Amino acid sequence: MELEPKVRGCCRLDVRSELTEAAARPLAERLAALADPNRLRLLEILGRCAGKVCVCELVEALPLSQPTISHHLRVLRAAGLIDYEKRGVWAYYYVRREALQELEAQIRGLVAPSVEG
Amino acid sequence: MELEPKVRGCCRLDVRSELTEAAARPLAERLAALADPNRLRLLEILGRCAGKVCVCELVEALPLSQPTISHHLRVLRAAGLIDYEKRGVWAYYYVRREALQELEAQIRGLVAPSVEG
DNA sequence: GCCATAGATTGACGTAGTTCAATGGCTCAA
DNA sequence: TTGAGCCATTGAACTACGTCAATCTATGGC
Repeated sequence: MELEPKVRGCCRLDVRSELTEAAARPLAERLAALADPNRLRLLEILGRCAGKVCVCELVEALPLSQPTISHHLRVLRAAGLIDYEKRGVWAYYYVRREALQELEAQIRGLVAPSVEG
Repeated sequence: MELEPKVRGCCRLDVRSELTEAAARPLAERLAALADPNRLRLLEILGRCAGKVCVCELVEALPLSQPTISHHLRVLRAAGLIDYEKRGVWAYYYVRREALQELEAQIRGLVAPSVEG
């Protein structure tokens, strides 16, 4: 009784998501960290500079207040996409490239075909 | 007078974002379309099924109302990540894999190192 | 033509995100 | 120890987003 196949005019599949809510949420959070124009620009600056960049550079590079820059850096860091190192009064941020690569891989894996439909 | 080099204790760089606001915005919008757990789950279902999937399947697969599913499909479609085909009263959605691949490439290109720092 | 059904749209509500001004903590120099 | 500078945090205002109930549109069967 439980296993009766669905009979419908529109489709023969009976699809279920293999991506659970619990698995989708952290991926969505990392993508949300990326999904802001100003955070993309910050990341682009950090990514293009091979070394570590002082916050004052970032504040000058974008038309945003210092607290706002600080907020965006915090979001990126919470997502694991960047990290920083404190030297005296200065903070130097850098991209965690392996995190970006992992994110790419997850996007790729998300839509890897596996079922006929 | 305009070209005097910056003298600062913290850094010797004078960084500018090569990613303009105008270029960052559409990329951020596509990422924002991806940055929702339920949209990721929809995309995962569409991606895993090689063919095209009827909306009724999607409504059954996730614990969301039909209007909400329809809204999310609209967002994904506006971002160019999926498309659909109408057959009679039914609508069949599918992933635009080339759009996902382009998005991956843009993330990769974003943080390609090019400047000493 | 009429009705049932699939899916899209609208409107409303609650939550989350972006931004800045003001302020706080910390470190170094004098 | 006092002051100045760098960066983080807080609080408030505004906007954007996710969700559902209700409604609308369009298609196909009778």
